Amino acid sequence: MAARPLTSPAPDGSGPARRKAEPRAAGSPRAQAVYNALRRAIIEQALKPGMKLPEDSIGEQLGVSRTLVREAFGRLAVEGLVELKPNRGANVAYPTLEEARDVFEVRRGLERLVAENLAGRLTAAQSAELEAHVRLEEKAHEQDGPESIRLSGEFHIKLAEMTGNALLLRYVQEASSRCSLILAIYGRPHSSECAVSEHRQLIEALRAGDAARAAALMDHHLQSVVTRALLAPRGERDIRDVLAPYALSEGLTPS
Amino acid sequence: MAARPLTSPAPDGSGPARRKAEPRAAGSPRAQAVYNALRRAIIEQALKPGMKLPEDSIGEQLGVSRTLVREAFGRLAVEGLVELKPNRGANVAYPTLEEARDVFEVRRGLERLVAENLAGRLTAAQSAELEAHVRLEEKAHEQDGPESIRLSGEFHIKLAEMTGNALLLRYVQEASSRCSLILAIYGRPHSSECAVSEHRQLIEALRAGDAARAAALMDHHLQSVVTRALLAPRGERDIRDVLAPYALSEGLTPS
DNA sequence: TCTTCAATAATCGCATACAATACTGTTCTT
DNA sequence: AAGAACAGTATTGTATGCGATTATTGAAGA
Repeated sequence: MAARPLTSPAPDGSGPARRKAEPRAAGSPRAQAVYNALRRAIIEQALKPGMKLPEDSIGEQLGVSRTLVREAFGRLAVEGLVELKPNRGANVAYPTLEEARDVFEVRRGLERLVAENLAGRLTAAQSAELEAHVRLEEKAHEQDGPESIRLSGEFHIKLAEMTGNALLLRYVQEASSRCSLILAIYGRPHSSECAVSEHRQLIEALRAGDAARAAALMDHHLQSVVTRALLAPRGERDIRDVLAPYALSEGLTPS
Repeated sequence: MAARPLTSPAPDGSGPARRKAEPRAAGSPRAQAVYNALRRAIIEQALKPGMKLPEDSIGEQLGVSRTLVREAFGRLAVEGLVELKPNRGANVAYPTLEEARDVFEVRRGLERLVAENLAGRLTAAQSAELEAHVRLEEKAHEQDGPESIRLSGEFHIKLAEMTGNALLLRYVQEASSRCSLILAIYGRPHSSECAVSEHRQLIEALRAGDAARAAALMDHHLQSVVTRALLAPRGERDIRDVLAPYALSEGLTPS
């Protein structure tokens, strides 16, 4: 991310749905590039949850001024990927367990909507695309790399795209990226979140046009993601929480 | 909005739910104030859909520099209240009919989630608060002022607050404000969107703990808002569209 | 009279400069 | 030696300036 200040191969736009990719909240290309860079860095955990984000050094790395960095921070903050505290600057967001539950609950509601919307409306091409994707997932699942996690996330994004509902897509993307953060904090080491078989079943229900079943499957699927991956609250956010046990074992008393 | 540059009586925070009102995407108080001012101006239609938003004059009016105005634009753009076109500046958003449908669809999904979440979990105090609110709505309904519209919007916000799910609340708020825009463009003159009786029924179902019925009611309620208010696409955005009929009646031929 | 083009004016994109605030290490007091 | 007050440093908040891009207007040519 150092020697390549500002390039991004048009990650948006080319959706297979009906819309013309109108860049609503785009800003200038450079601002967008900064935003993309930071967003990816956070999602890929190059920037770890809670990490400080100094405007100065980041701008320097990316070859832009603080102005653009701040702009990106603003957008990322709205999306819940960074926390912005007045006069204290920006940190990569560190969702609490409570927020994590909130995100998952909303995501369930959103994706249920996706399922209902798509049931019985999949074109042959879309159907094929989804199956191809699932096959990719299966391949990646065997090697159990980080690929697996990325792919199962993209499956859900693909579904949201196919609804042709731009807002729904945006919300699902947002929920999805926040889930990345959450799993980075609270998730088990390498549990590959989504069971591929559940994706298969879902496609089947969608193709059969069984909206109720598709919604129920999606619901159950995401529910099981929570219980499967989100059980061990390992990390602690606040310095105080981290140090509390050390203090205790050394006989120090927190104020 | 001219002689009062930057004051706002803390519109957020004091939710009756469980959270501590942590200001995640706050920014400095002044930036927040600019954001609030613009947001309110748009929702109350002091700034009409499609209207140009020059950084310079707005900053002047609000007593801040373009920097803060731009920051506010960024946030409002993410929320879909302004459109930000590179090198062309900002306009109040002018959702297309297609986008309007998208927003309503997502909103239905979100509020169904609210209903399910709340069913059987309302405290006595919350229940009373809702009923008091409905009574207010009834009072306002008789005079049929703009109060009526605001109140029926707030009913839905109140419900979302009561879930205690901060993200859900944010999304519902966002959807709700965009609905204001949409109704300003495509809505009938003074149809007071929500039928108060439907709000009553909904409260009843929530109190009874009938999640399915509550969800169905909410679904139907919002669906009927669409058909009730969103039938006549009156307004046209582009100057050309506005003038087309005039041209025609004068025998002029648009290119 | 309509089109094309150039000059001007207005506006935006972005960097930078300055002011305000928070942090850290030190010294002074008790 | 512990705590408080202070100063220096680092970082953020905001305004402003300059170059770049776009809209507008008026004039020349068809």
